[in-house]
Amino acid sequence: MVTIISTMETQVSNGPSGTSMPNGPVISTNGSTDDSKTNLIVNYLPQNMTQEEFKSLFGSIGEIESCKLVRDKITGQSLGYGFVNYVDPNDADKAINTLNGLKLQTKTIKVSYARPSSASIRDANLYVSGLPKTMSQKDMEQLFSQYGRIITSRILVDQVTAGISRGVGFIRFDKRNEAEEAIKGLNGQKPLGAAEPITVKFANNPSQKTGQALLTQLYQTAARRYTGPLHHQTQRFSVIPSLGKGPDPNNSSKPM
DNA sequence: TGTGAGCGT
Repeated sequence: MVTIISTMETQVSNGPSGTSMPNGPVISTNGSTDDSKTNLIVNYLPQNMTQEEFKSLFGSIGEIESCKLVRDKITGQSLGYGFVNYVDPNDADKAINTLNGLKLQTKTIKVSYARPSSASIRDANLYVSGLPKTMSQKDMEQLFSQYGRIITSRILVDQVTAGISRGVGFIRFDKRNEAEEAIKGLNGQKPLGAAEPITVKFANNPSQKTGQALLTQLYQTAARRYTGPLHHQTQRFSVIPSLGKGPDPNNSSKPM
């Protein structure tokens, strides 16, 4: 069977066995380059970090084969994450050990192995609401883990009373179909012992929070603000265009 | 209604 080849690769990934790694790209037995031990994804980078700063930070660990700070196609703004592919798997490992958790400005960066890029891992992020306030992040993970591998999870907390759950959170699965199954199985269901059912749906894509979505949001907030008597309606609408002429939206859209 | 923009030309 041909699949034995990949089995051998998996065994190698369990760790270097005393001998030092060759200095060069890892070539798997089928001849294609294997990035799984050299390619990293870096998340939660400060918004203002440049490609050059990104490269020099990770280049301080070892020789980089390639790296890229991911940016918005249209605006060119950093999306706050990037990829680093090292020449030597040992350096990738070292980067995780020394740079993961590093605090840069207000951020704490996360450094981990990148998964092979494919459509099946995209849009696997869920938004959950109606959670019991007593439910911890661990409880939530336990509830969702029956549907697949969880990559990240978070429960939002009240800013004022710092620490008290707002009953809403996010769960990112490894695969999109796992997220779909979790929606099917948990949306509208009551967790064990809970009084209210929870809502589980796909999270909004942050990139959609530009253009049209921002406009609708603007109109919605404007509409909510002016719930006075009907005869003031003409006055309300005269207010809305002036909201659009505010300061540069590119600059004011940072909630920090 | 909403995360610390999680898979890239």
